[in-house]
Amino acid sequence: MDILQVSKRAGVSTATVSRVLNGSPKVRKQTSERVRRVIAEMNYVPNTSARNLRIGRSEMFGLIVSDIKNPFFPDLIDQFESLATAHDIDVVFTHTNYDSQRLANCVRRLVERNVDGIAVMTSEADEAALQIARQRGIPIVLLNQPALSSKYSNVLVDYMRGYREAVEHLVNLGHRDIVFLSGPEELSSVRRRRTAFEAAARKFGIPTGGKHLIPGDLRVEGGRAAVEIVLRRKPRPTAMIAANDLMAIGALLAATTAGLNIPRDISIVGFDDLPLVTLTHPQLTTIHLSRQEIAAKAFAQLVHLIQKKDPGGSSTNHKVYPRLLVRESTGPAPARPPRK
Amino acid sequence: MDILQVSKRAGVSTATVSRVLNGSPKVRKQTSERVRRVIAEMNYVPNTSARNLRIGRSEMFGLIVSDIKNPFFPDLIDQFESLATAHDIDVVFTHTNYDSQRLANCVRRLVERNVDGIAVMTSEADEAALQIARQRGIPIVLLNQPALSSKYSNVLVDYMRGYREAVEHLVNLGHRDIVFLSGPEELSSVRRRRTAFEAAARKFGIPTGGKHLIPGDLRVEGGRAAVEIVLRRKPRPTAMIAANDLMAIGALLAATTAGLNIPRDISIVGFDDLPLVTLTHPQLTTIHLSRQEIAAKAFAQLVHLIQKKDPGGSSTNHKVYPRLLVRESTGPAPARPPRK
DNA sequence: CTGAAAGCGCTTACAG
DNA sequence: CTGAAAGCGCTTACAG
Repeated sequence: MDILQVSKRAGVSTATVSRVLNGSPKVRKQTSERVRRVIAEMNYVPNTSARNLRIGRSEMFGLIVSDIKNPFFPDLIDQFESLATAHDIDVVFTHTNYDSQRLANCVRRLVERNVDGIAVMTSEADEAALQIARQRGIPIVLLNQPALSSKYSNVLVDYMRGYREAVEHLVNLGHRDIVFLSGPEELSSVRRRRTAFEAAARKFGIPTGGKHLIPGDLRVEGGRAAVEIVLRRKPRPTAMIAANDLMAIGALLAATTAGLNIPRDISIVGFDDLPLVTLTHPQLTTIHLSRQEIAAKAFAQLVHLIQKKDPGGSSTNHKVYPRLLVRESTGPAPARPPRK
Repeated sequence: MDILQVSKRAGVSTATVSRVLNGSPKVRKQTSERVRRVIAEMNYVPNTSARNLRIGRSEMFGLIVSDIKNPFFPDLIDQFESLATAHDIDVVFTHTNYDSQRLANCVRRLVERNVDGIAVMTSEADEAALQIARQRGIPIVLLNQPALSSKYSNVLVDYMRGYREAVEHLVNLGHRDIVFLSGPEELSSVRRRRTAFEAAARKFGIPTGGKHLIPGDLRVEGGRAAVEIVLRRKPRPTAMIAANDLMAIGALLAATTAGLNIPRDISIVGFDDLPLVTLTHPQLTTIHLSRQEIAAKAFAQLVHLIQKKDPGGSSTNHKVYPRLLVRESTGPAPARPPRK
């Protein structure tokens, strides 16, 4: 009963102490100053559990990512947490390791914690896992889950825009034989990237699919493997566009090791713009996807949903537009021997 | 009064529901099964705020780092969070951005949240900021704060060991003219690294200080700048050891750009073993510091302090031993023209 | 502008 | 093995 101690010492009721604590304007200045002094003297710290129980909120947001070690996330987490702090909200942080069972578990625990909102920033979000939060009317915002976009608010990445810029850039440099380095097709984000590339390529009359599509794993290793394949092609493709930076970097490293000069012999484009992408030599040309923007939109949407008291009723979708960032790994297409 | 609903529907008291929820062994199996069924039917989720208020704990740990974007931290956070999840503890995550004012703020908020323990994994920890938690008897564990190690439990990095291995490795390769790339001397971790290097060098009769010490900034840029200096030296140093990986990578990139071959012309050693260190060409030889181990020790110590109910009374220090990881950026010292 | 009192949803001695 | 009841520390209509 700590607030009681304070109230006694200050010669007021607990109600008044509480009002001072919460900055209520209807406390006499003199009183509030006295209370404040006592609070400071006693080093009183209010008990948030009690407060939360009473007000029915927790002033915490849950933040779920798939994998912190994926360099995509730190920026996003950083921004989300900074915004939360600025709003006097704490963030309970969890990760799923790409496991939808763990996702369900994370959501449940956040619901038990009574969080005021949940940002599910995982690459795949299983609807069943979200059920429990939705039932409680806890606002949820997802990252890039178009399949659920009618039921849940989403931050949606507009892949079309980014890949169109990339293809256009390469075409302008004279490239016609461009290979797309894909990832596991069961991931919707991968399918959407591939589709976006292909749509852009078609627009410029560039062939796609078949030998222009190399499967990958979204990791450095996949980029390395892709280079092996590319090097064996008779007329060698002049450019590669990867579904993510990690593969682009793998390709860049492997190509360099194999004695190729980038971009003279082959151009490489990534996707994401991870911080480490400027550490390679040459620096990677890539499609920048702003994690700050994603975090900011997710956070704002959560705040909005809470104020609206409109749990999921209407879902809103926010678009984020990637942009091509030309650095050093792209250049003019090498002259090619005429086809036989 | 949600537990009340459950109890009514199950035809028992709230006490019994609570016991079932908490896995008390003294509930009749038949009863507990019935209660469980009702809980499932009703999709009941207990309110943690109420529980926390009652039991006086929150079953949350606070985790404070300086900067998530620093690639040193993701591994640490990942491990800490995984351990927490395994122990049914949630983690409230914050970062200070190297600002001791923000640190004080973070600690205060965690105290208000009633967290059961706080891991302050920042490079510098201001004692004043910790005061408020210590007063409440909330267990704290610090990273690498020897100055506070008598008052607070610490996870301490044994820099000596790591740098001794590095120097020995280089000496065995014939290096005698080794430059240490330092950082801001106001950081204790930097001072300790430099001191560790110098102690090791002395042991092997290698000169230190003076021109063998180049100031840096702990960033890629500092490594680049250092190379400029090194390249101007008349007998060029044959090896560089950096206070962290980022500078080592900067040096590696700049040296490569300047036309040097690594390790043929100069050997480079980093510190930390960041994930991105294998993405360079050549891959960086570096001193590996296990973030997993740091996280595990910090977490275990928190759990220990809580069980001991021994708030800070006795501080325990846990050592973490870095180890040299030889990769590709170190090799035999180049033959040098005889000194005039 | 201030206080008395109820109540948020749990858990836990205590009694049976 | 189970229940009645107190109480964790706040906040907030309500009354004055």
